[in-house]
Amino acid sequence: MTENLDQHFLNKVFEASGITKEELKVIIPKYKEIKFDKNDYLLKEGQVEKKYWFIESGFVRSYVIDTKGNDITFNLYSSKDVVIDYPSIFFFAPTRENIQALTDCVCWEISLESYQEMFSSIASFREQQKGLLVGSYFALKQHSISLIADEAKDRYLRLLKEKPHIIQNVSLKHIATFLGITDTSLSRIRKEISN
Amino acid sequence: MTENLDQHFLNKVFEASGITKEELKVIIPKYKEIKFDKNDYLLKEGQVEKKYWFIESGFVRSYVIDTKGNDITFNLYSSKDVVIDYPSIFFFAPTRENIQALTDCVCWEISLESYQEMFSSIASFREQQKGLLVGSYFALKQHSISLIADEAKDRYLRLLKEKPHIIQNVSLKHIATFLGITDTSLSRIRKEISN
DNA sequence: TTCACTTCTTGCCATATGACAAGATTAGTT
DNA sequence: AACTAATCTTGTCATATGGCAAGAAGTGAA
Repeated sequence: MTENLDQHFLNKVFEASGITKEELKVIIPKYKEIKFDKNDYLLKEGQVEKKYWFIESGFVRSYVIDTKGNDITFNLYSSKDVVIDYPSIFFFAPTRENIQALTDCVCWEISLESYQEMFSSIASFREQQKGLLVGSYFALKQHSISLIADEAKDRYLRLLKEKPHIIQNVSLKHIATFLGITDTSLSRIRKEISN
Repeated sequence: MTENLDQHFLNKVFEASGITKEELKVIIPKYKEIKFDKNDYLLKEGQVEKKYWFIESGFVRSYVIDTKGNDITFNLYSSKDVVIDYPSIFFFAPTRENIQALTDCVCWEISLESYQEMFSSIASFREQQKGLLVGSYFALKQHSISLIADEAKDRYLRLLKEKPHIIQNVSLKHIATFLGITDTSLSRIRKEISN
């Protein structure tokens, strides 16, 4: 089997995870490249997620509409991130989120069946996925704590430090709701920082 | 095997879950009763959780100390709740929380080994536990959204409606940090509501 | 280029919440 | 009962953030 050049991205993503080259030969063919156009939905509220994605390039957000009708960005994804709604994919629960491409995207998609098959048969894959889940859970928890304990400026500065590419490529209104503030406030915070 | 009267609580907890009586005869003996005194720690930051608990009676909170030294209550538990730090118990990651009894408590404890054994061998137990995990994940997500979208008064009113026993039994300073505000503000909100 | 549309910034004012400190109330202990 | 400590309330004032609207800047399409 000659290596598909297109799969270079996947090789890079997995190579740091302790998965052997032999295992990669099983894993990587399960993924197929898929492109989303700007504003396409990867998943809509109420659906059950039947696949999930690695983002090779582009930006994606998940959002909810709260009880007052506000659009709140819940997560922002970019290259090398995994887009997965765990309750949906693990427990077949209809998702409560909308997941939408903010830009044109190149993604690598895997079906739920392939995922589950590898999850149960390849220990190193399972460990890698567990790591992603823990990371996701921690991130959610940290974000929640940050909403309580930090002021908006600090949350923005942290995002700026940890994910500058997000700030450069995502509109401020989405970043603002993700940080728990309005775009007006975010604009003022940015002005203050630049001085 | 005659039924232990002490296990009446466990029978009630499991009976609504679709687990058969035969299975209960396997499951319930794995739990042992354990009492915590007020202020005892069930788990301290940095430990790896090796057991988890159902609360029969009493109140428990989990909290973190944030980067500024603030004590922030992350979750509040009461009768019939499960106290479990999923990243810790599933992935052997040291917990980032402290879990402490707020009152004297009667709990039912199960070891990690017994838990895992039943998780893999008893399908209905696994499903029940998955349900608890999904519930916990959703609750965290909803709480996070609420911190962004709702004002403090609404968050308090929701807690009051959904968990009045928590409000009656937990000190306001812990409820306040759980809701993302100070005890001073919470006191004012309560006054406003009572008028 | 021009036009429409979205995004971003800014001004003005309102308000929710925080910080701090002093009392009032309650609970726990001897 | 009496004492101490913890908890809760309240006052005063400061400030972070929101709401709204207008204008500026940027983007995309014909």
